[in-house]
Amino acid sequence: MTTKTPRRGAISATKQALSVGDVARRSGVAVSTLHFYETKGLVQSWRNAGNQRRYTRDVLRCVAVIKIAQRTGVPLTEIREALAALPDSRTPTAADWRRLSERWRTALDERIAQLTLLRDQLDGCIGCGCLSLSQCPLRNPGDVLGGNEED
Amino acid sequence: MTTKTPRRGAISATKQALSVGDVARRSGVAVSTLHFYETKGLVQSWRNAGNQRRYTRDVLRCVAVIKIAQRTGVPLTEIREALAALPDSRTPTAADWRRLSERWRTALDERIAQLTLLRDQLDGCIGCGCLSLSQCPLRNPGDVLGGNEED
DNA sequence: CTAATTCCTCAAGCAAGCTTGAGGTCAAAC
DNA sequence: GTTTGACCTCAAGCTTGCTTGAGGAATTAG
Repeated sequence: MTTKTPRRGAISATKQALSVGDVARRSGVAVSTLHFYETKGLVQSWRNAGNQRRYTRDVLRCVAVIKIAQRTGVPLTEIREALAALPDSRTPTAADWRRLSERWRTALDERIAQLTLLRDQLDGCIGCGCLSLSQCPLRNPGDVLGGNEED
Repeated sequence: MTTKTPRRGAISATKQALSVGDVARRSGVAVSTLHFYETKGLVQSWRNAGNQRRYTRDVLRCVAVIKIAQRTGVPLTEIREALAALPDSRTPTAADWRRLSERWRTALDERIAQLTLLRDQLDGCIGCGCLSLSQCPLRNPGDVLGGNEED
């Protein structure tokens, strides 16, 4: 009874095609998100006879990577580009993923450095009153604003 | 000739009311942004006889603080709440600002810690292949997703 | 006084990242 | 074989943080 006709979610033991619901359950994102990612070119699928999406198991890692990248602050368009650099026809290898990792690792390092600098400046500046002076490093991180004249 | 009728931008020498344009120029944000912040309760102004906005110089520090808080990742609603905790009727003191600083400093510390953890895990995990395993720390940072069954 | 700025108030739009809903099909459980 | 649940395709909506534009009033330079 339990092994005759495999239920959804256990199907991968027999065949490795996953339905969108399978992927949603296993990756923790909503079905609508998977549809959305597909329109954005972040994940791929093919269709079965009844026009339903089918995925390889690779998509699970893909989604995991997308979510990790998002946590590092990478926007979807950039994630798409990075994923596009992966081999199209074969399952990505560990080395492929490592390249992505290194790419984002650098961005992450920078972001952490920025925030750390901000934190240190926050301690020194915001409470002391210098925020109102034009020479405060917090005021104008990249000299982006116009001159502060007599302020 | 130069001191008779003060030009915009030099007006603060005589009177300390700033027009929205003055504030925009000095704080580096667009006029529309100041309008927007006002609708969100982030900054305050009064109106002159001709219904034009007038600001005290305090608003400059306010805007500076808003921008800093945004850089730390604090959303406007939270910034609004924090600013609302400042004394309404008097110019905030250094101690007032320091309280804000400490509040966000904590959030910033946490965010930095998160990203640092993520970075370390990224090095260890993404390239090695463990991403597909349910025990990978990157997969499910807070045990938020459902069980990964046999994956 | 006139012309050039600046300012005003809505209303709508934009970008990112999704979600929700309507209306309809497909598949699988009994 | 019928009924439930999973899927499908648009289209529209939502949140955050603003910008842009239209139409009109106030201010300021000369």
